[in-house]
Amino acid sequence: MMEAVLELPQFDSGQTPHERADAARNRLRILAAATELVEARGIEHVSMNDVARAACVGTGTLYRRFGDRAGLALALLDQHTREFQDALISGAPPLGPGVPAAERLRAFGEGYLDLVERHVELLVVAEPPGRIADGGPYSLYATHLTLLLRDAAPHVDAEFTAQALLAMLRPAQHLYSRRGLGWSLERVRAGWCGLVDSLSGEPRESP
Amino acid sequence: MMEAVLELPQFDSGQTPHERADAARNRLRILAAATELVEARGIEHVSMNDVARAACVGTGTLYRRFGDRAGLALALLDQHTREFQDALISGAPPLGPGVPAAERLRAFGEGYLDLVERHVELLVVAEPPGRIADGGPYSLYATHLTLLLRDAAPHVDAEFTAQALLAMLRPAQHLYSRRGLGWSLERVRAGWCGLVDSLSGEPRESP
DNA sequence: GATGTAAACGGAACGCGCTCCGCTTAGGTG
DNA sequence: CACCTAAGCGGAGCGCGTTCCGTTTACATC
Repeated sequence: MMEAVLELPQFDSGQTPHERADAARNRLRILAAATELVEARGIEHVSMNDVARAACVGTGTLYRRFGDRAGLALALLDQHTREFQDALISGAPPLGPGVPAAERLRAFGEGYLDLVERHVELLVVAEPPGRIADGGPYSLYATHLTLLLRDAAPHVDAEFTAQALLAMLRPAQHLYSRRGLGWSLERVRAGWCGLVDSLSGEPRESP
Repeated sequence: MMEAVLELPQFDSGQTPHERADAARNRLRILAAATELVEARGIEHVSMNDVARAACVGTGTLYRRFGDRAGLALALLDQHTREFQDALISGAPPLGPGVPAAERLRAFGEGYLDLVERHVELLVVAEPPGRIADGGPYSLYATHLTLLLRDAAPHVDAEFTAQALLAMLRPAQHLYSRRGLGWSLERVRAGWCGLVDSLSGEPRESP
């Protein structure tokens, strides 16, 4: 039903059945208009009709390109998240490979928290209730954490723990930690690191 | 602490400024109608207008009583959650007090998972994005977990860890674990217990 | 009872996300 | 170039959650 068309903007290097020129033009127009509107007012004050009007496009076109509001938000985030994902897989340590798993776990949390901090509103919209992780980057994060946890914390269910850790970083949850509970970003980061350390069996101080 | 007699409440044992008879009658009608409809079709197929019509009440009345859709869902859940809350505070062990904190943590997870399992859809509706824990029972759970964690896992930030653990039990997250990832309830329960044990420094295979 | 008034009422109306469907057009084919 | 067809288009329209506001009513006071 929601076939998210999130292909590369310009060059069709894959074998997509072909994208018509007008379709490509409209997608770019929509992305440009949406980016501008969101930067100006914040996504919660930008309706789908606003975007369509600003892009000189019918609402039908908007929805055919991006599926729904969440899909559009995801597309707007695409660039930022892709950078982070690349850093995870092939970047420099400690985010990328080359250091102990426990250290990479800490780095993941801190890096991802920065990302969330910058784009909370967009991320909240990109993750509608009941559709967690659909097509989004979450499955990659889950796999990443699972692998790291298998190394760093072999005594727990790595898949489960990966989800549990990710749950704390979910946009809505982070928003609640920061605004609802009034926690500083530093506290959340420290909390993450403490949790990870505790799981990876770091030496505890005894009295 | 002087008791100036400003107005004598008749049978109003609470401190509500007075609830008019028609208001009370309508609230009961709404709750009855909503309960019936939700049992019959599931909340996702019950609109606010449906409830208003079935209760022979204007939509305005519905909203004045319950605020919004989430508030109505919360009210429908009230009975079930209250039982659980009572069990936490003054019930029999291991849910209630009387056993080590680590054991109560495990019991909390298992009990709450049962609750969530029975009422996921309602709980998802009761927790709209960005309004986590507003007026709901979450702050109580958070406090409960915080206190237990201070006992069981003194080496981590108890408040933070409470939130992290709760995040995994959030309705939307649980729905994803169960339906999205296809995990069995048993696996989730075991995962919870494993995590809690790991945090509470249960004996590992080294001194 | 008569009266005043704040609370409660109901449903029309709004804005939103999203769908539907008749029309248009890009781009391959002969 | 003319033709064909499926992909693309746009915007009217739907159903929803929510709000607004003129009307009604419960209840205290006289």
